Amino acid sequence: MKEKLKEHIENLIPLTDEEFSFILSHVSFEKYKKNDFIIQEGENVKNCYLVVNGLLKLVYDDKNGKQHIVSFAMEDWWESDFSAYFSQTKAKMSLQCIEDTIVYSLSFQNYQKLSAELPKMKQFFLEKSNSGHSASQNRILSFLTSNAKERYEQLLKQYPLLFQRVPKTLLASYLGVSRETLSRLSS
Amino acid sequence: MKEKLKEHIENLIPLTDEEFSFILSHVSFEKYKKNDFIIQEGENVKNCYLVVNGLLKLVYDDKNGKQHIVSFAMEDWWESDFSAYFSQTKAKMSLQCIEDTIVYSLSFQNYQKLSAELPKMKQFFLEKSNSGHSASQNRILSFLTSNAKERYEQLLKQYPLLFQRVPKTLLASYLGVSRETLSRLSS
DNA sequence: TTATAATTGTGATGTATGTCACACTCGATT
DNA sequence: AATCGAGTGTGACATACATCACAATTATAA
Repeated sequence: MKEKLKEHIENLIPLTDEEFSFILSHVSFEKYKKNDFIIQEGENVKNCYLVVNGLLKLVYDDKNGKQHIVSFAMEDWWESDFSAYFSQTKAKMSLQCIEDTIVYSLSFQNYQKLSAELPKMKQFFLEKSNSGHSASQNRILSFLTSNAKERYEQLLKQYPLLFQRVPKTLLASYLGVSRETLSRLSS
Repeated sequence: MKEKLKEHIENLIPLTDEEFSFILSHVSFEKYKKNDFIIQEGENVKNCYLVVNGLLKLVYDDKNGKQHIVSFAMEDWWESDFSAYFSQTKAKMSLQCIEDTIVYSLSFQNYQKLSAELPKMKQFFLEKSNSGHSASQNRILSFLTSNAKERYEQLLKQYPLLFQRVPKTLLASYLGVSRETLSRLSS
C-alpha cells in the first residue's frame, strides 16, 4: 500500500527514498467500514485523508435534516472539511463512507511539519490546493449556467464510474435536485 | 502604493525589507478604466492580479450570450481565471472592471520564481489558495442548501458594501437568479 | 440642457422542479 | 420461504423562478 502513496505524490513531484520514508512516518493508515463516519459534524477536525481505496461523501446536514453532498471522494482524492481543518475548528460537515474505505490520514500538525521541512511537500500541497480550487469553481459554474438535466449529464460524463457505485438518491443530493426529479431526468 | 502590497502580504507573513523589494521587483503596477477587460475569454492567461483599488468581476459568457458572475474581486483580493493561469492555457472566463481599478499583476513565471526562491511566498500562496478553496466550497453549499432569497440575504450579510457599488443585474447574475426575481426578493 | 442609454420595478404567464403519496423490485436477514 | 428495508419509478399537485413586456427613474454624454 505504501507504493500507492508514493505513486500519488510522484505523480506531481519526484521523491528520493529518504524523502518518502520521512513522509510515510508522518501519516497513518486507517480502515473504515461502509457507513462509518470519519469526520462527524461538530467534532474538531484533526486530519485530512487520502483515499487509497473506497468511496466517501462529504455531507452537510441542513436545519431541516436534509442531506447535501458537497463532494464525493474517490480513490486518489484528498478530502476533509478543509475549512475546519485549516482553521483547526469544529466540522460543519461530515465525512462518511459510502463503501468500505482505506485512507492515509494526515494530522494538521504533520501537515505543517511536512510543509515546513520538505519544500517538495509544500509544493505538492500548493498544487493540490490550486486544483481543488479550480474544481470548486467549475462546480459553481455548473450551478450558474446549467439546469438539473445539464448538471446531471456533466456529472455522468465526468464520473461515469460513480453511477454504478452510488445510489441515485446521493447523486441527486450532489446535484442539488430531488431524487424524484433526478429519476425523471434519466428517462 | 507599495505599502498596500506589503501590508497585504504581512497580514499573513512578516517580511524583511529585502524580501519585500525582491517581491516588488516581480510584480507590476497597472491601472484600468471602468469596463476595461483585464482578461478576455479565449486569450492566454499570463497573469493573476491583486486588487489594490476598485472592483472587478470574473464572468463566464454562456452559449446563449448570458453572463454569469463567478466572483467579484474587491480590494485586497487576488483574482484571475486561475484554472487557465495555472495550466497556462486559454481563458474560459473574462476579468472585467466594474469600476476604475488599480492592480498588481503577477506573471505565472514570476509566481513560480517567487514560490521557488522565497519559501515565505510559497507559504503565502498556499494559504491564499486554501482560503480560496474554502470560500468556493461555501458558495457551493449555499447553492445546495438555499433558495434565491436566502442566498441574497447571505450575500447582503457577507458583503454589505457590494450593494452600493454594483447594479442589481450583476448581483442577480452572481446569485444565479434573474434580475426580475432579485428585484422581487428585495421588497 | 437635451437626448440617450442604463437601471430598476412590476404584471402576466410559462416552466422547471419540489413535495407528497403510493407501488414495485431486489437483496439482506431471520 | 417469509419478512424487511433500501432503492427506485411515477402520478397529482404546489411553488419558485424564468421570461416577456412595458413603464418609470436615474445616470451619462453630446
